[in-house]
Amino acid sequence: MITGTALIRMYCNCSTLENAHSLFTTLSEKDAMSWAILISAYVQHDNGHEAVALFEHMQQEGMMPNNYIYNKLINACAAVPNLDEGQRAHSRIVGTEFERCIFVNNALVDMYAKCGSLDLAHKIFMSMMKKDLVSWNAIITAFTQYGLADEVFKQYEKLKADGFKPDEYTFSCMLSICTSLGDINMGRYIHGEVRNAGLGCRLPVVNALLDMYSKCGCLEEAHKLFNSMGARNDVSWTTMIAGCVRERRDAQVLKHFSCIPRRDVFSWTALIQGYVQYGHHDEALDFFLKMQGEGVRPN
RNA sequence: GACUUGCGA
Repeated sequence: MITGTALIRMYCNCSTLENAHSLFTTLSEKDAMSWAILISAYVQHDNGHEAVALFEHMQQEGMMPNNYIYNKLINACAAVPNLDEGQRAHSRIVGTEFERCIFVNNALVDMYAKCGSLDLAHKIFMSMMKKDLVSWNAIITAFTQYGLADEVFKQYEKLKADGFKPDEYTFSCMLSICTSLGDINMGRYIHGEVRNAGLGCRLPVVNALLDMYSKCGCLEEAHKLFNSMGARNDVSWTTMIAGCVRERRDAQVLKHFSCIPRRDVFSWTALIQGYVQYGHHDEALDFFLKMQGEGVRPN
């Protein structure tokens, strides 16, 4: 038997959101999960506004939200980002059984940080009786977003003192803060921690290492690491291209660009940026057109 | 069976 939720899921994956949405409106019984899947799809497509609107529509139809749906709503507010909407979402949860839900609170920490209120994010984090690794990662990410390196390192130590093991999310964040500080020594220290944790092969971590080395003036080390990678993704390639552009290594820029298996808008933009930086506006324009010729839409 | 945190221009 094919259920409504399975159909919605399939349409979200294989068709357009519009088709999924119109199929959704024809479902005779819409359960919480089908609402959650559709709201989630809008968030993934960077349409937080529509996701919030769907939530309102859901309430009008008398559907009671559960913690999954609240998380999706909070997520949508973070994606917009819209602090008012986020606070409204938060106040809807206060007084419900979900107020103490760790997943919901983790989402709130993230949402407040992304909506510009580090203060509220921190308040939520502090108020949590029980924290998991995601809670710690969310607050570390928040401090990273605001460039508060001292706090980032402080929370990193506290997380470990609390008995948690930093994971690949933690390490990507730690590396980001080293990158923005330009602190190669701290970066190397974190790299050591990554190795000790056995996470030296996780793509987001290696990519963050590539970025850290190349932006801290160690492009050669970034290259060595890049060459040793067993698997690479779009981020790995673009990180290297951007690094070579910054160091004006024209030949390497082009070599890397020609090797990318699949070029996305970020890799194209890194290349075009290189030409703009060198003052070669005609080539920049050529590549801009070529990009569209290959079906990549400018953003 | 659906939910929260991380990497590139």
